[in-house]
Amino acid sequence: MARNGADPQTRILEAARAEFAAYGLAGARIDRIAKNASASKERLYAYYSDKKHLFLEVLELNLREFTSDAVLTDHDVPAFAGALFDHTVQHGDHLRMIDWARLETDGTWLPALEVMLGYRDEQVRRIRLAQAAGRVDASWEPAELMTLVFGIASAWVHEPGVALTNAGGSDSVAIAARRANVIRAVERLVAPSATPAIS
Amino acid sequence: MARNGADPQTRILEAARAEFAAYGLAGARIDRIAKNASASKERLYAYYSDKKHLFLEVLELNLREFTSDAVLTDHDVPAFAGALFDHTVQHGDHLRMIDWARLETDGTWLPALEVMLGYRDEQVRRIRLAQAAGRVDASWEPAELMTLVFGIASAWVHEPGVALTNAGGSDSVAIAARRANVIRAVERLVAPSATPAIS
DNA sequence: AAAACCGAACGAACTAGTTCGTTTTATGTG
DNA sequence: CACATAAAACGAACTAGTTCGTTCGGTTTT
Repeated sequence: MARNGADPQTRILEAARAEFAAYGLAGARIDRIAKNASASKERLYAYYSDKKHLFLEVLELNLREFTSDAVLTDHDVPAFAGALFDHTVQHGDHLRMIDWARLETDGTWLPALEVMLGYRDEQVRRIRLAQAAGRVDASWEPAELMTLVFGIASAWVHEPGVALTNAGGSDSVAIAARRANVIRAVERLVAPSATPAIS
Repeated sequence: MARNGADPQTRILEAARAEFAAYGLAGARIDRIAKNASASKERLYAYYSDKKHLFLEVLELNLREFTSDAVLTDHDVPAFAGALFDHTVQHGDHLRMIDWARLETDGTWLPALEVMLGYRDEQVRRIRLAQAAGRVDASWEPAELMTLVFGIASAWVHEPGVALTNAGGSDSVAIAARRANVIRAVERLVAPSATPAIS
């Protein structure tokens, strides 16, 4: 976490990213951010008006990366879930940041979430297309299905037993098994039901 | 949040419960807890050695209530998911508390989680029984299925779009629809696959 | 009378944000 | 290339406010 070749401003943002993801808004320390960025506080406050604003900047950056990384394509919702899962594995910081924001915010003062809502709407629209293409059971309400898929993909991040104790291990074998289960679960979710009963 | 008929110790614990669920360990204020409990700080520190210890006391209490409330019975995993969902709706504080603990803890200094692990093992055991009874597809690894079910039941708590913005509303109609979707999703998950292909 | 309790004040440590003098880096000019 | 000048950055000290945890005299309860 030392001085890279980058701008002080970029170094600060990067250090803030790690700090906020690890400790949250209340737990983060401005001095630690500056130190890890090999920058001075004077510079930090020259670029960012406020601890809270810096936090929001980091949040928006994370949301932007998150939403541009996992996208529903080819009407393939299980593959989408797999991409979401991969993101939770490789960018655990992003998920932590979102959780911090959810817990530490009134929800009143959030600017950066239009990113999230736009992303959400777009994926919901694509689910609707996948339904039209017969790849997803039409009886699901798209937005609700989207939430379910997200819940499944991030299940191992939020499940208390696993999350609090690192139970089940985190080696690549265990992770691969989890990924397969995510995909299989979503396949079962979206599979169009067998030709409806005759009735 | 005023003086009930209860002991000061109980009042303090109850106020701490609300405070920690709302603000977390770092964000909680000892003075606010004492005030909302209509107790004095002198009493608070007479009963609880430490802010951190009080936090852990509250966490353990929440975990205990949580784990005794939603239990898998009658080999009925979808109903179990429904009970979990109900718990997330009625006791949102418990989920927040668990999330705070996950985010604000190294995982090294957690005593209260044996409660969680014991609960988890027991539910996993019951899933295994449900599999033996033919009510749950036998190809699922029980612990993994447990995590998936938990992820589905708490999907609306953790999904960024919904959680950060209250999108989709939280009236009883919306909640009932979500509950139905949780149950339907888990039904699809656990449904024993049709008689395997001939091959 | 003894124990439990309150209220208020206090100390010590910590932290966000500011200020300022000095050093480094970039930029333009002859 | 040499040099002057301005902007950018550092470092360290400082302010003002907050917060945990303690102490203690007085009051209520048992």
